[in-house]
Amino acid sequence: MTDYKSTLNLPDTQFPMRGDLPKREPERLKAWQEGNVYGQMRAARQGRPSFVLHDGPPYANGDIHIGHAVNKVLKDMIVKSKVLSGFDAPYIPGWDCHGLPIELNVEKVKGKVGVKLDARAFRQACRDYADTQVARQKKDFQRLGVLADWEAPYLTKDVSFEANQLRALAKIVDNNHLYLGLKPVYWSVGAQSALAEAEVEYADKRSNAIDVAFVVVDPDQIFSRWDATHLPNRGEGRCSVVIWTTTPWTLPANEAVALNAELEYALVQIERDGMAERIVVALGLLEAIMGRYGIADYQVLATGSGAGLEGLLLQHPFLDKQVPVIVGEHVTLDAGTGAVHTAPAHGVEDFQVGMRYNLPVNCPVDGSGRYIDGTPLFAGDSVLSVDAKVLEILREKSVLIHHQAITHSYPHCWRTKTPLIFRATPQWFISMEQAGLRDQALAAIPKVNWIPEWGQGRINAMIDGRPDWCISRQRHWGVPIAIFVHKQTQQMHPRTSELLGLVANLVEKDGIDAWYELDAASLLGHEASEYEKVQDILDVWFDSGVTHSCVLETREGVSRPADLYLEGSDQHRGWFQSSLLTSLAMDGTAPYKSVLTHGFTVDADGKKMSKSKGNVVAPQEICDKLGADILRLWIASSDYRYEMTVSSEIIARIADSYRRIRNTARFLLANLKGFKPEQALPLTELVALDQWVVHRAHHIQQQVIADYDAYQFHQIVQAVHHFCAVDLGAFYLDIIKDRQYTAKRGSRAHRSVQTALYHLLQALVRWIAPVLSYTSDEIWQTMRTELGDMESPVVFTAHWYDGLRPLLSEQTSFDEGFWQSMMDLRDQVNKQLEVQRAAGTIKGSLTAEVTLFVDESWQSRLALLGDELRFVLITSAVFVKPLAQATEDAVASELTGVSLVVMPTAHAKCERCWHHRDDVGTYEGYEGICGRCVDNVAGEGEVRHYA
RNA sequence: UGGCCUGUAGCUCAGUUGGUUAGAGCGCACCCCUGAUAAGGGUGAGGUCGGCCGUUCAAAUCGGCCCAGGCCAACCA
Repeated sequence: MTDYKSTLNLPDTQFPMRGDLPKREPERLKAWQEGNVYGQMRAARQGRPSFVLHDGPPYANGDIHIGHAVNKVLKDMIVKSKVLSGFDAPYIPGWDCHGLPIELNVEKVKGKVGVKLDARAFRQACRDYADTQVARQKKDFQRLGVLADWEAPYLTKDVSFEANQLRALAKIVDNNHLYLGLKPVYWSVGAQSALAEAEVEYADKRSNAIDVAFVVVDPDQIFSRWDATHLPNRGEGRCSVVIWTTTPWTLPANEAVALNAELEYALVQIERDGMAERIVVALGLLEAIMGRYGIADYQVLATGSGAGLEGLLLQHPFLDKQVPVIVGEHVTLDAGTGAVHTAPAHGVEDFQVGMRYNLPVNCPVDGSGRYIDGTPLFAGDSVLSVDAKVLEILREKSVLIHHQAITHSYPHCWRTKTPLIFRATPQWFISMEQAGLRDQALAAIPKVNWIPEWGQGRINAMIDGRPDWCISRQRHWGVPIAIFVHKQTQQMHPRTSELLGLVANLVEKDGIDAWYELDAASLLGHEASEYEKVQDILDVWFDSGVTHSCVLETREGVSRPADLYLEGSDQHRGWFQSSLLTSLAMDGTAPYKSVLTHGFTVDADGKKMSKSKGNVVAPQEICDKLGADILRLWIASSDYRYEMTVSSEIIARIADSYRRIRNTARFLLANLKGFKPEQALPLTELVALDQWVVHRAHHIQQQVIADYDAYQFHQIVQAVHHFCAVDLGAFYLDIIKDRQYTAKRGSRAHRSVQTALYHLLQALVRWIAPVLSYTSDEIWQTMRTELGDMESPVVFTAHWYDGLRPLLSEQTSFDEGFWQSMMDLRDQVNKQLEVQRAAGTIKGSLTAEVTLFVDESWQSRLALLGDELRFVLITSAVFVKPLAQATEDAVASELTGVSLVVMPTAHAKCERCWHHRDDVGTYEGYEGICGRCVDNVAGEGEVRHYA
């Protein structure tokens, strides 16, 4: 028996079937870094229109988690696709390096400022710590296959950044947005600093809820004010208004008791500890209150509105002063007594209502949470542990009506986890109104392209309702608010903007320490003694907020406004907003043209990931176990605009589809063995089926490019995978295997299919490049080795493949509809093949012959293929007969006008092409093979026109 | 508690302005192939479109309520 295998064109390639990604990706990454692929990408598009995606800086603390990976990979996919589309797309990564989390980590190791080291040494330690964090995160980001300017990222701790930040602040001062105000702010006793709202988190806290009597100085006034002097019974005993509070420590700062003007209040006669007593509480809460106090016998003496009592004087429960009753809409019947203890220094609403009544804002608590010297009774005590003492004093004074411990959700410091207090302190604010910033922002929002669209409504609502931005922090690791304030008037120096510029120049040389070490006289001269240097630093949200200026306006290749900001949806409150506000405050323009958001990752049950739940998926682990391309493919295949679900099943499915795409590429490569691009046939001369697949690929490519432009990566993955699995695997490649393997090497029939495969591969390798970057480059390098020169040394500097054309038109016989009908026909034939296979009459489809009984419409269509129809159906023979001649065993198909019979072949198997043909054995010297194989082995090679 | 968003087969996604028996791929089951072989092909079973109530001749598509989940915010003086 002759061995014909050597006469076949069997697949062969160095490209391995298995990716072995965890091992091979790091090697490839190394090559990219050594070859400076990012630099090549920039160089290849020099002078081309740019696309600026501005990277939001992750905080330089802790290892990256899956959310970081999602964010950076999405950006990377966009940048790579833009380069393929011909744009110069710089990608300058950044890190947020100042701020409390780093300080706290440094404190843990080095101790607090002033204890073991001074502020300067502390800041240096922070700098060093940030460097280590940046290095760790950078390594992980690079491992993901993200190509960016990793050698020159922007760091908010760079002295040039710090200097530019001060210049940005100067512009904001110039535009009159900054003011120094006294306000109750969230104050962390643990961190000894004011906190931004973003730094606050809620947690359950056990508190002492107490009801305290504020004795009415002149009880008769209640009756007169309520127009109730006619009542015969005015009751007996002490008369008081009872408040309810869960923060006993704020009582020393009490300045008033607030009632709701509209609510009905009652003066109630009760007996407590055997003593007759009268109390004023909200009528609507009376039953609940009496229940709480355990008082069954009580009598309402009089009722009246809260408004009626406005101005009534009350005795402070333990301080030697009298406070007024005031009214405010914030008082409700939700809880308590309907009478609210008001300490303007310790609550926002208290502060606001206090302003209306010109109440003093005396804050008796210092930054460490202790009552300041001179505070009666409590000087030196800590507010966090003073409750017991307050209660004891209230009991002594007999004004503690009730006490119980409650557990409620309470604001805590996000870092130190200590309960927060509100504390009125001098703070720096960017005003939303003073120079019209809010209106400016609301006007700018509709001009930005928000993706998805609901982002617009969201940020609009947030801007609309937000308070002034408190940008000062009483910490050490950050950019100083380098402003001189007049010691007496507390006014900013008239030349503040100019002075900021001078300080910026110093900071640019020596870093932020320059401010603290600055001799005021060197800038202010003789005025120096009248001014003091502000010691506060800027909120880190300000740092990252001004990257549009400090990065986009200073780095080569980028410009402001950016084409795109891309972050998680939480950044509507964070970076999107801080960037917008600072940008508008500086020069009245928005920092971005488009804002794209992605959702958060959740587990299989749609629950958020958290360490405590143990449902976190680490990107490092996926890279190490399966490879970065698997992680990237998961990111690309999720509709990231909403929640992104990760689970082991999802990752397993992703790995499956990865293999499908990889093996498709491998099969294409393997069948191009011996092919040189210059041997490609003109597209119009290809076998009809090959024209179809090129046409189809062209169509897919249009869709792929459109989806990249719309950042719809999951549609790309679906389309490419579908193309590989359905168009190619289940149809085209299955059919052309016969011709590819058995046609005479180098014949037109063979070159035609290789030409098509070549174009497919060229297109496919580019389609997947932004997503499966490692694999795409692996394919690309194999192509360079096995096929010769490529457009560029790396796929990332190439353009979308331009070798595809739409070849099928309505004018040709072989239009899209024709091939669709062939697929439909194949489905029907396959069903019958399956029936026969199950019955045991046939095995593979080449052991079968099929007879089609068709109507005239089908007959004319099938006639176009002639004898090549059998290759489309992958059977050894096909007989087409008129429907009228259908035999009894013919089975009606689901297609109108088609019945068919599948039968086992009676002929011998050609040992070369494996078709069963009646002419096998009829050729002398070639006894084992069929006629066309004889032609392919010894003759000119068979001719194929259609399949 | 409020604002915004999400909820279609085990998984990832399609489902145009409401209109015939809701689609695809993957996975799964069974079969075939052994010249893509830790690959490839075929057939098949899977969904009361989160739930309920409405509008309509007709709803996965419109409205209301509810449930689950996500992001953000607020609250509990």
